[in-house]
Amino acid sequence: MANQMTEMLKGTLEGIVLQVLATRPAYGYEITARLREQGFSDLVEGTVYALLIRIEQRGFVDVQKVPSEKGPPRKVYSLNTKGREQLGEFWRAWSFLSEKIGKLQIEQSEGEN
Amino acid sequence: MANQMTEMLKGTLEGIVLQVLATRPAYGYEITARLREQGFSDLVEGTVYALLIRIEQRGFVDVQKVPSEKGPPRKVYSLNTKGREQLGEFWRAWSFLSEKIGKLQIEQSEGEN
DNA sequence: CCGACTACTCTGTGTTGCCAACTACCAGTA
DNA sequence: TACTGGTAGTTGGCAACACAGAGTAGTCGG
Repeated sequence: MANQMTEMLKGTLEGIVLQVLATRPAYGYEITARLREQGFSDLVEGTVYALLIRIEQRGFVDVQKVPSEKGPPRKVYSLNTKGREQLGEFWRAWSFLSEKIGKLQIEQSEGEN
Repeated sequence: MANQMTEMLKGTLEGIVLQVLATRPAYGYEITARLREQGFSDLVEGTVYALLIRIEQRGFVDVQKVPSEKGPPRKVYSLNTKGREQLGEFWRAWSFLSEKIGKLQIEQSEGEN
């Protein structure tokens, strides 16, 4: 189950984070914590940080360093135009895939080609 | 888009193939061709064959060599008990993920936390 | 014989998430 | 002072997976 999710997150986690950032800007520690609460309990901090660096290098987000009351400065990421385009492509791909898999699930219970 | 799908298929392609085999036994060339027709047009043959070998080694399928009228013998895979369990876990993981992502998609258009 | 289709194999590559250890900053407490 | 714990980010190594592309085999029609 855990391993199953690990593989499934490949390719979707990026979209999830982009969508989170589309709602409002956020920083790594915050994103990890929120996703953990919302059910992705095994999600690893390092994974999110690495992903954020990746989407920054690809130019999907703008970054701003903001001092924190507690601890080192936060790197606050906000989605830019290019990021919104990427997010759009994520939703297109996701829609396609989830539609296909949804159909498979139905065929299953009906037993036909 | 193509690259987007490539990453998304990691972890889900196995489930898709398992579900295909749950309907009825099939061999690699056939599975690839069917999925290609059904929209996964960029799906690579080698990928499916490698996946089939993998799930065979994990004991999710039974294999039977069947002579073909045209070409070399077919390796016909059929889902066994262990495979059906694995398929169940796939559906559980998929349901979880697609529910979470579905909620994200809704929040998007509503604009709230 | 040769090209085309069927059917499977194999080696290498890039992307990705996980693991684990580390740095750094601050607050509270003994 | 020294220690603990929470906040915040970085880094290097690893395993799994899909893809690219080449190769092997078998059959058939021209």
